Amino acid sequence: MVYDAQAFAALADPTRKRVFELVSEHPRSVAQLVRLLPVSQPAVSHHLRILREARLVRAEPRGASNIYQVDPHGLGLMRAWLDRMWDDALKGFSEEFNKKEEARP
Amino acid sequence: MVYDAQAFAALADPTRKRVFELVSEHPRSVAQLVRLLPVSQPAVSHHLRILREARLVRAEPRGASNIYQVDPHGLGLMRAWLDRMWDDALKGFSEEFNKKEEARP
DNA sequence: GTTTATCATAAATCATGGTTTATGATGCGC
DNA sequence: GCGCATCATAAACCATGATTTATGATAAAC
Repeated sequence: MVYDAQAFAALADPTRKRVFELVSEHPRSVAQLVRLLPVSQPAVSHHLRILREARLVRAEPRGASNIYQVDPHGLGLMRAWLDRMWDDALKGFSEEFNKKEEARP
Repeated sequence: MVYDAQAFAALADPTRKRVFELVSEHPRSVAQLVRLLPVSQPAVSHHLRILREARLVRAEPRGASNIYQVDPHGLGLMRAWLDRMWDDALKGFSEEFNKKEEARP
């Protein structure tokens, strides 16, 4: 599996992670997000750009507004990566356990 | 649920994410990781400290070595958060869908 | 067409973070 | 005890990134 750190970097910033949480509740416009956050409108737009490039959200123009919603693609990739880490860790644990069992008489 | 961006920040760096992948395959010492990575030993130790503080890995001293392995605690929390984002997004989608249905005659 | 609202981009500033070199601490073998 | 390997921390340097102000572009309202 190819998976880079971009999506994690997108959620590494507290403000940006909050933006993602707000958008995950239901689709919202930039103006709505600005009203809910303690940062300027350009800052929100910038964060949305980062999230968009990570394929975690996607924009849908509606008149003069831009409605942002979760992009299942990026979120699904991240979940798949975490699942693999989880499975690998389980396998790694059992290997270690077996090694110790063999060492024991 | 209380969940901050710390764990995401821990995986946001490519080198650090690679460290976590290597440790997830099976437990490894710092020296082993240094041999597998293109950075210095203090850099590896620093990354491990960040991952440790995010509860994504944990250290177990074995003689002069420190064996690092995945900490299921932090990984489980992150998976739970992603699952909630996923569920919320699904709910948000159906809400939007219903809104449009109501608007349609 | 003019105004108003919405949103994105650019430049500048300030803070944060990754890496290296240097150094000290701990455990093991001889 | 002495030398060696392992690992962590501190300081310094350099790069990256988050935010604001300023500005332009697009769409709706009147």
